[in-house]
Amino acid sequence: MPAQVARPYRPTGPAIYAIDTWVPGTPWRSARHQLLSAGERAQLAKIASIVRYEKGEEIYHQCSPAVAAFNIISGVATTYWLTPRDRQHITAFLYPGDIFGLSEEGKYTNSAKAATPVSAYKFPLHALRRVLSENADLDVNIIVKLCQELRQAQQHAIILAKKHAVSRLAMFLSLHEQLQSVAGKPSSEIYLPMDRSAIAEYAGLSLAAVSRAFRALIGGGVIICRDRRHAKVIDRAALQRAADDTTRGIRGGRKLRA
Amino acid sequence: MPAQVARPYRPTGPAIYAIDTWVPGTPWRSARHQLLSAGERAQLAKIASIVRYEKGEEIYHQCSPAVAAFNIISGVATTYWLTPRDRQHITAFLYPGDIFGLSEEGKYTNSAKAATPVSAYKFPLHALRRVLSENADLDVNIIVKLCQELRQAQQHAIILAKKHAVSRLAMFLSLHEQLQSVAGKPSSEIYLPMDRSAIAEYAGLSLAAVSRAFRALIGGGVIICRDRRHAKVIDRAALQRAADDTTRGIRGGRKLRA
DNA sequence: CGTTTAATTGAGGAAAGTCAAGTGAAGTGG
DNA sequence: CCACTTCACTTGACTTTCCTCAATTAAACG
Repeated sequence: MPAQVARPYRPTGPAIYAIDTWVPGTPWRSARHQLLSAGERAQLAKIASIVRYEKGEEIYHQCSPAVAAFNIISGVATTYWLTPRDRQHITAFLYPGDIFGLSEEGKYTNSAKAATPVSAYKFPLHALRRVLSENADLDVNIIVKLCQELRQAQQHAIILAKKHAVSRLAMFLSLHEQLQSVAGKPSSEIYLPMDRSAIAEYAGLSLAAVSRAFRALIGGGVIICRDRRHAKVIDRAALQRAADDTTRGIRGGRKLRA
Repeated sequence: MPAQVARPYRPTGPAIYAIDTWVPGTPWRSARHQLLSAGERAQLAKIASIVRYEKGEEIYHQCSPAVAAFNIISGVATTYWLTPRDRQHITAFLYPGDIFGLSEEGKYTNSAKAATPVSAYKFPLHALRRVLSENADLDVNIIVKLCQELRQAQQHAIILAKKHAVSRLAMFLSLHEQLQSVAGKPSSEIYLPMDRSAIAEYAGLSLAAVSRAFRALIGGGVIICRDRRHAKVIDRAALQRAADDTTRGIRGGRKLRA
């Protein structure tokens, strides 16, 4: 039985989970909501079909004509870029409740594949466009969701801007812990559905660097790993400090001009 | 007279420029459109005020209560993250027609400041929310725009994932050339309204590394710089090759397994 | 024309990449 | 149920690159 990210439930229709754009909440304690009403979900369900992909299977390929957008029911998908050297760089991890496959000028601007077995709603773009232009509430919610994905993309960029492998990994782990807690699975462990090489691609590191960064965090008593897919934060303050970069503390006691 | 990104025109109302999500076009030759109709612009203008910021002025600060979103009329703004060490990391450059200030749970998730003198429409969030929920066409267009900003954020992440400074700069230049051509200013030169330190922060490099990367591209006959704000591509193929990373060509002739 | 700010350049050291070998776990077939 | 294959990950040695610090030079501004 393969690891399952979402509990197997009978989907009642497309679901978009996001943190509300407007209403104040408490950071790190904020709740993700289902943005769509029952009526909206039914309306979207009418134009959608349910599709399944096995682990590693390509969902769509960059530059090919965009025919559909997707909304994940269960599993984890990744979007990525193929470089001219056929190396791939992951730009996002998509979880249940996320949407992807939005494009530009009718062509996909990235590729997507299943990181675990994935089931998803598939929306033909022409139908989606029609529904959106007919229903105001619906697309307000989609805006909220896009804002969230935008913020996530920016967070990804911030991870990539960190100069030290340990910092990137620490922030990656924090991000995923937060994602999980916000998704309503407040486990004391961080579940990592992706393998090390996916983390490496996401964090812009080599596989070896990711491995060494894990070792550094484990050796420093910051986290422990029950197995390769489960990490637990022991010293949250230290994790935070590690994520804050700061060139291994050297800058901490440096001289400031004047 | 300071360098002006947008020609000084009498704004006829908020403007959102984006490449269409749905209609096929030719990459690199695609046109940015004004997404809002005259009526929509008028409707938005009613809830907006025009504000001005001088170069370097902060527009909003991260974690402060989000009271308004912005739509740039002229100039360039940047959004950035303040690290715990008070270093800032730029997450995006915003140009005329771009929108920013979207938030999460009523708080800004990044800071924004003017990179050049900026004039912008300012939308109180409560009014914006009301208008959005009343007007279907309007928010379909905003969705289109958010998709574009999302793609840009992902492109930013791809730049940051490049391992070599020259690759990051090459891709940065390509991106900006493309942005300019798409914005309807098909100059043979790339105009860089930001200074070197802003490029450094955007690309996750030190100021010195950016300088050296420029030198490498100039010395290699790939670009020439009329002045610090104007770069011209001489050898586009070489620029593309530089952007493709590939560890300075070493990987090009490497042995593949089997 | 001097002052302030932005950008370049140089030297040294730290960190991650690459290559390659080795270990561990998971899955397969006998 | 266990040997064997395969894949995922770890670890080590060496090289490259970029960061940091610091000194100069060039440009912008009053």
